[in-house]
Amino acid sequence: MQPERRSDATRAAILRAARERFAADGYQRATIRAIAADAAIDPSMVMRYYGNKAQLFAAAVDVHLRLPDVAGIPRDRLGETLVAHFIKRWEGDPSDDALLTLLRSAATDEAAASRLRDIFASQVAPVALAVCPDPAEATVRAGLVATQMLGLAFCRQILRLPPVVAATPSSLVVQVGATVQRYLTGELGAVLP
Amino acid sequence: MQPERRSDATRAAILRAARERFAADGYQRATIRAIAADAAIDPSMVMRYYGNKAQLFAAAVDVHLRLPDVAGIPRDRLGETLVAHFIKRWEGDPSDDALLTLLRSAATDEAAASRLRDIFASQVAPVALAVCPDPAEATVRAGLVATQMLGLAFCRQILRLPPVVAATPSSLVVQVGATVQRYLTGELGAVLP
DNA sequence: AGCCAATGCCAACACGTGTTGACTTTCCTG
DNA sequence: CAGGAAAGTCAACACGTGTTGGCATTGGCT
Repeated sequence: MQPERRSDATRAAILRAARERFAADGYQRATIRAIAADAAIDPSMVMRYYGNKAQLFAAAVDVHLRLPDVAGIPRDRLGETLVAHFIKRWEGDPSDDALLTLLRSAATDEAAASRLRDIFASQVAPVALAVCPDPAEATVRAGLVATQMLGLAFCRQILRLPPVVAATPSSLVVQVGATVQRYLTGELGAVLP
Repeated sequence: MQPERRSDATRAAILRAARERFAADGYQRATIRAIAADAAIDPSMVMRYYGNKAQLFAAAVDVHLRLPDVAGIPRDRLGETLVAHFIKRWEGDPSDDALLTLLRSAATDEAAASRLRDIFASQVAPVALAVCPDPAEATVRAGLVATQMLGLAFCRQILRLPPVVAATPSSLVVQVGATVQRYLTGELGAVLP
């Protein structure tokens, strides 16, 4: 379909460097010049191919969570499965830190925060809806899950809190998985007071 | 003790404005000029009284959690009590958003992250240690608590995720409190694999 | 080969930043 | 009242930022 431009290699190099810089420094601190230096090209190339810094950021965080299909998971193993999936996701390929990029930048950049909320609404909320018949209650459950999952990511990957960093993936899957499981399918007490 | 300098009012105004700006924008985006404008003084006053931006930030986040005394709380109410305390803490006086300031800035500023880790080690870990005899296990428990509490703060105050913002304090106390309770005193599965 | 668009590099602009130094005003003290 | 330190104001510096336009170079086409 696309005419295979000769500059595709450069475009990819810019995007790769941008993902790493944005993930490491967040939106503000990552500079066009630093990204261009990492990609070994001129800063003006970034502008030519991506317009401006905001559009480059948008391209760098264009990501989907690739959550596993809820239907294929035993109902009482949802928590562990989701935690295991996320840990593997952000511990794996370092060129794919889009989620960490968003988390880091969302603290100070409204556009990143908005994007993160979108991802939540379009990809986490449906999971809760699939296991909970009442939509209002499902939304509450999804919010609680986000609370725990983002907190885990923040403490382990960004704040690098020693005990959370030292914990093995398998122990986190058990301990945090139990919480997520309760938020999804357990008793919540009064849901709407 | 202190000689009651004549400039104390200005110093206080700077500190108040700095706390609000840092809390709203984080370390990078908050500018000396904006802080000075809020305090209705000249930017150079900030430098005279606080040296530089980093030292002003340090002064603005010099905070302690004022956690309630663990001894006075029934063991099976620790989770709810802690969650209730934190919610009241950061939902209350807006001039005292030091915790939010740290949380927001820690995502991109290593000094803020370090300070937040210190607060954790010196004020949250001891709580876990008071309810758990084994120090290694207590550290793990404290890390899990941080995971949930910071995740709640992040989703509610910074990301402003709609369902978490909409939730009432009392429902959060019940739902998240149960998680914190389990992290502190409940069964964790294998703790050190 | 010779054109010409695509690609890349260079220098510069306009702006906002933290920070500094010199000057003026205020107010306490002798 | 006179002196002087403290408090406050003003203008500027040095630097890094995103962004722009002009110029050289490349490479595929007829």
